[in-house]
Amino acid sequence: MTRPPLNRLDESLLTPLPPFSRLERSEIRAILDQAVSRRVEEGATVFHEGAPADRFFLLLDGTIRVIRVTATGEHVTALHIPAGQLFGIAPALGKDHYPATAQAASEALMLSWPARLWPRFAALDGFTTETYATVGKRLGEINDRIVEMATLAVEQRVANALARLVNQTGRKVEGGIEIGFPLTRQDLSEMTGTTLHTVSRLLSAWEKDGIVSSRRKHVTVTDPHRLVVLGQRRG
Amino acid sequence: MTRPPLNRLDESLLTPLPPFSRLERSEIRAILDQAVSRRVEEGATVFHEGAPADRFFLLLDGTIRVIRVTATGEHVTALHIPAGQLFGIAPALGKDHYPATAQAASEALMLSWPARLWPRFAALDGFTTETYATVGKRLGEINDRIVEMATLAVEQRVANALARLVNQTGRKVEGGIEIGFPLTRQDLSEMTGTTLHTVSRLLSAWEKDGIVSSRRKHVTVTDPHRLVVLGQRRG
DNA sequence: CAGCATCTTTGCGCTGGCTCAAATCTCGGG
DNA sequence: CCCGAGATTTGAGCCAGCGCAAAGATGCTG
Repeated sequence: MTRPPLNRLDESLLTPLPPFSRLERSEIRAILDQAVSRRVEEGATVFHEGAPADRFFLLLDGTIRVIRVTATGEHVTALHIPAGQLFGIAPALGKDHYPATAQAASEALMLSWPARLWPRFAALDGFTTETYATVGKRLGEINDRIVEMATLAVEQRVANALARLVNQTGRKVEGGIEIGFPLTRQDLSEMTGTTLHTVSRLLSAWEKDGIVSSRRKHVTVTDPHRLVVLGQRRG
Repeated sequence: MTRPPLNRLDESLLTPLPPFSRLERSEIRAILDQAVSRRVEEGATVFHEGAPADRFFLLLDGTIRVIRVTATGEHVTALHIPAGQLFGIAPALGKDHYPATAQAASEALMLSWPARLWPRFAALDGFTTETYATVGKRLGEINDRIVEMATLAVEQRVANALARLVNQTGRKVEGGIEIGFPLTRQDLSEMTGTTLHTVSRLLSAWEKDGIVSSRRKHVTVTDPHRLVVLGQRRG
């Protein structure tokens, strides 16, 4: 990412790692010759959320923290990468931008390669040909939910869950958009990590405000815009 | 899954769907001839968490709810699948068992194919050859965290986060296992969706109980077993 | 080795959301 | 058309954990 390969990277860097251990010396050589090594200090950022995902990384030493920052500035740590693992493999998921920020939790040493070399890597693990735009998208959505659970209050989580269902399965009906399948308070609570009681109270309040209208097992959103606002605002 | 292909599945089932719309009629025919169709009623289970993942599915109509059940019997809805989407694609992730349970949120109609046909599907989306054991594993871990955030109290989440870090980066030191990188209370709070104050109080209490010992930016787990117990128990 | 930035601990009051409990409503089935 | 199971609403009390505030501890820097 910063400078060209050092004099020459030592093959012993990769030899002990699982994916590479079975390879011929010459193959390892070829891979290393394409790699760029980089050392970063504790706290330094390796790549930023939203930046073009032009490289993927292999962590040789140290620990990487993968974080996301919410609209209100809170940090949520999505996962930690221990030495020996790949990270920043957004290219593999059909994404052209990194979905999160990676920073060094300790001083770290890593190799990286341009995204276009990914397919060559993929074969190493002995896996099959697969399509993963779907998977990448789903992974992103799940990640969003972690952030949501970590930073939002119950009311906002329920509002967002409802908004998501409207987008996925909503049908236009008179007076709003109806969720396209039977949905109980209990169901909504299981989607948002709360209780059916709380969901019931929320829906009642929203109904009073003209945002939703519901009958047994059915929810219609009458004011989608205000629902979305509920999901984002603080307070 | 239940019965052999009907008389003959109609090509118009697939024609309107994005991945298939570009295919020749003969190709669609070939795909359909391998498919099994199935109709399930509201509330019925399509496959159970932990069952051998021998098939993958395409939802033609209705909505599927993907849920996980915790050790204490609570249900957490991981995601909803709208009509037109694939689901149960565990085979694609290198998994041989379904990681969650799929049940019909409404009466649903679906097609399914044996797992071994997955590669043929994969090519449709126009994606590249990729390896995804890594991705599949990571997706599973993230999913676990959603369940955790939804069902566990703060103390349990922090205990689990610590246990995870010990497994990933722990080094044996005298008197226990030390997390292998600098870790502040703030860091732990960002991993678990709580505040540094609460984390501090928890660590103090645990230190008093001889479960952990910590100095500035470093945490050593002195009694891993009890830590794990803390992460699972209720109360 | 003194100063300072950062990290950690601790107290206190408040409240969102859970638990427990019970009444009421809705709809499909007989 | 009546009954019962499941769904929904609503009340009351309680407490885990947050927000706010401030003091202490630790380790790096010059």
